[in-house]
Amino acid sequence: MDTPGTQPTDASVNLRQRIWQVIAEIPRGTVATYGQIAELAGLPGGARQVGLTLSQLPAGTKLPWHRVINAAGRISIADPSRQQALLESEGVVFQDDRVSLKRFRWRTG
DNA sequence: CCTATGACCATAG
DNA sequence: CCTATGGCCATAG
Repeated sequence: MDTPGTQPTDASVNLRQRIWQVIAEIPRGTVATYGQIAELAGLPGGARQVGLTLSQLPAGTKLPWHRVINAAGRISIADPSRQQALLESEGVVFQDDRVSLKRFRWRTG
């Protein structure tokens, strides 16, 4: 059976998977904010958690992690060049290193 | 168990 | 436009 304490709690695993799941559904050519992902994953106010999860994403992941940017419409990682290129290849337009959330934000509701 | 950390966010100056 | 501050949440050490 399971060995509680020596493994991540079900809740934490579910949360990470939740976050992955939500990100996987971001439509091509759109972007979502960390806060938006957190909320959709059932963790309002957990924007930083999304960032942490993404920072620990396995290399070669199939997840469209590049579609997640901050609430200012800017890229949060140290070297934004690759992420920006990926987004631009999908038709997302940058202006002054910034995306117009007004135009490209993923609309769910 | 407790503290520090982080791919955040909103507000204020 | 910028930096600074306080709040937020779970995880890492």
